[in-house]
Amino acid sequence: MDRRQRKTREAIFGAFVELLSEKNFGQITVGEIIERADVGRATFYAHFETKDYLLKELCEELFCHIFDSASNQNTAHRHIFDCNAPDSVFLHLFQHLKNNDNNISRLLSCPNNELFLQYFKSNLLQLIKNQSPLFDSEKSSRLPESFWINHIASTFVETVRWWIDNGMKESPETVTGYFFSVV
Amino acid sequence: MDRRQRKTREAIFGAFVELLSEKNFGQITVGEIIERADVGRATFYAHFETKDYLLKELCEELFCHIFDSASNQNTAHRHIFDCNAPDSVFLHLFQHLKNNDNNISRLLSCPNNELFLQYFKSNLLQLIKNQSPLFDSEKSSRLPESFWINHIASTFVETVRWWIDNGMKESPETVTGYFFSVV
DNA sequence: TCCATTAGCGAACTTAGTGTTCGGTATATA
DNA sequence: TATATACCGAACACTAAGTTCGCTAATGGA
Repeated sequence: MDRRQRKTREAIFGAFVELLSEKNFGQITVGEIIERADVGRATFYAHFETKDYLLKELCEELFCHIFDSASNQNTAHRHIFDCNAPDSVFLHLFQHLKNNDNNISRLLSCPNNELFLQYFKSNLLQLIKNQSPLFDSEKSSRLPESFWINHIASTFVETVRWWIDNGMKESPETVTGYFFSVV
Repeated sequence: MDRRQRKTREAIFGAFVELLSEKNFGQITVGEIIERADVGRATFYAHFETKDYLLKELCEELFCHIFDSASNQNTAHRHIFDCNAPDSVFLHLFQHLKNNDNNISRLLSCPNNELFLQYFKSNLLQLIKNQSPLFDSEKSSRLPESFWINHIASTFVETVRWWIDNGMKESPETVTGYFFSVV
């Protein structure tokens, strides 16, 4: 990748993340992004089709390593529902949010975050789907699989939302415990 | 209320609901609404501050009777968690959605529905909050009340979303059963 | 029935944001 | 060094939101 391209891309991501620490995704305009990033309007659109794609690509950069490493755990036969596992994906995600690198939590907490939530949730759905054969409980056997999977992913996302909205006072370990008590 | 005002208001609601049966809330413009309703632009803004307020007022008209009657049930000491009660609020809500008067389900299913979901969820939160003293289980005693309440409301909303997205094949009774199995 | 009030009309207008185009300049890579 | 291309910047078309105002007509009370 051309060094100029890389620099521009990083400048845009940087400006975007900075703006996310100040306001909601929906309130941020392309004009603001390019002003902070100090790039031309045409340049922005050369890199990202729309503002929504920018968000999507940012998400991927921030979270793909977690989801990827989680997928790899599959092969090790240690699954994501093991709440005591120190490398539980869910715990890992809560910790990552707590660190709040790049103001990730802003993305989830405020209204108008559907796009990000969708990205997050669809990744979770995929992950859980792959794991579901490993998981059978009295509950899951009584319910349609798609309902059950959707329920777990939704509950995770809503737990995160609750946690952030309440100031993230609890430790990642505690909130992971809450999560596992209700699913 | 002036007859002219009433007519205009109804024309706007009608056009809005009609448009909701064709596309998402976010895709509908004020221009389209006033064209269908056959009212002037200024008239629209005389009635509704913004498109968001229009949605809010529509929601209130569609659902306030359910939430109001649910609140009244409190005094009768029969509470919303009684899944066998034929007048369970949750069952009532599922039935109302199934009837789909005024294309309500469109409001919940598609993306870009945060506003409506928020309205819906905040009403549920209020309702559950009032009921929560009546409800104590092994689960709820272990968890912070706000987490627990939020979990129930979220799960309901997400169950509705799942149901609609999957074509509402199940009966309201069945889906109420699913809901009660996971909370 | 009359009349003051007020809802609605419609058309023009401001503001704001999105996304595109294009010729010129600077920088990277081979 | 030469060619390709990323970037600039400024203008442009377009869409939608929300406002303004003078005029008309319906309404509801006396």
